[in-house]
Amino acid sequence: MPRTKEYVREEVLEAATRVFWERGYEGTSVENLVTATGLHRRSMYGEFGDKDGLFLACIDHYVNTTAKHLMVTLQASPRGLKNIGAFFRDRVEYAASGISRGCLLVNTAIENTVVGPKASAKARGYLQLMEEEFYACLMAAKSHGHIPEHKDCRVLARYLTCFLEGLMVMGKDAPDRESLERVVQTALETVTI
Amino acid sequence: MPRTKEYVREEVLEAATRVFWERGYEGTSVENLVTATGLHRRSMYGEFGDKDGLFLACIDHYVNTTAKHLMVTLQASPRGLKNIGAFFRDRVEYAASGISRGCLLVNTAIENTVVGPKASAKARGYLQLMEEEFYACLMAAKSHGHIPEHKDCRVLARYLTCFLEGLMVMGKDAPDRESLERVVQTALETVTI
DNA sequence: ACAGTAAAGGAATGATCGTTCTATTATTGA
DNA sequence: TCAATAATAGAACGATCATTCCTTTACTGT
Repeated sequence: MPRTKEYVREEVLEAATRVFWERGYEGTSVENLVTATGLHRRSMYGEFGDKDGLFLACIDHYVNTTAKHLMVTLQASPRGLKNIGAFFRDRVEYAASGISRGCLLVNTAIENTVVGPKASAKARGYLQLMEEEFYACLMAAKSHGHIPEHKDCRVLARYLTCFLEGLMVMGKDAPDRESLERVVQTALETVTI
Repeated sequence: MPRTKEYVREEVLEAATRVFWERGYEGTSVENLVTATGLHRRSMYGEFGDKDGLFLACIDHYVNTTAKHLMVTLQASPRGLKNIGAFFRDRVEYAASGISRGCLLVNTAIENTVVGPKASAKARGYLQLMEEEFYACLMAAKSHGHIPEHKDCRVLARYLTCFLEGLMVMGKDAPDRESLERVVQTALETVTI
């Protein structure tokens, strides 16, 4: 009975995510979102409730689309250091591509005092999920003798997460392909020796 | 001839810096700054020009006060890996202290699309300065044989900067002393082996 | 003592913030 | 064909944004 929607939810999310990603939560106005999505203000509120609701949906969208292949990369069988290497190569490629938006999850982590508790917790949760994937790969590698016995995979996983966060900051602020490549190589050596 | 100021510039900067540091540039309103500093709106504009001018002054203030001892730590003679170790121990101590504001320079780097070019460049410049100090310490250590010959100190310096940025993100978002300590230990081992 | 100067005070500027109003349009099951 | 439903449209809401106006107050070189 109702009139059909003229927008596609996924397309709206894609455009909105891009804005939040580039400008941050506080730096993004509803006006920005309306312009970027082409969606009417009212329809936006109807679909997502409010700005915070849209932001939450964008974080999910980001993980399910943009960051999806990263999870897939880490989950590729058989797990091992190769997954982690491919993961970080991808990240360098992105950072050096000149788009320079960093990572939405990391950006949100930094904004955690102003984005509202739900968004903050959501971003943190996804980063933890990524750390779990690191851990799984590290454990697999260790079982194959690719990581020294005395190394703690929990610590290494967190170390990689920490390093990833730094890489996303540096990729946004001062991206330089060669530097990033060598920095990543340095970080990955740590795991194996 | 004029009326004497009732505020102390340094005190105002201290309070304002704290707000920017915690809430970011976009998340901070002039109202917030007026409340935090106790300074009259008009006097604030008289002293700093505008919000952006105050922010620039705050970045300088931050580096000259809060971050000062970090530079001193890295510059302590004789330079070497000990300086770097002390530096990161300090950072872990801060991150685990529960204050959880991260690093103003890193936070600003993430906000680089919305803070205006001057502030962005200023923050980036200070981070580069820190990297130079890392480099100086690494070179000194290498000359004493504490770093393998085949290691490139430029790369290691950038690696430490990258790792520092990650540490500041993680310290703001998910601070846990033991984890951070072990992660730092892992990162520093990389330099020497 | 007084004139000159700038800080403090408080209200108010237009612009933009996130959000919501009413009215209109389009769609579809009955 | 028509009633029910919800999406679109555009204006408008009060609140807050960064900034500035005018007035009053206090200090100091002369």
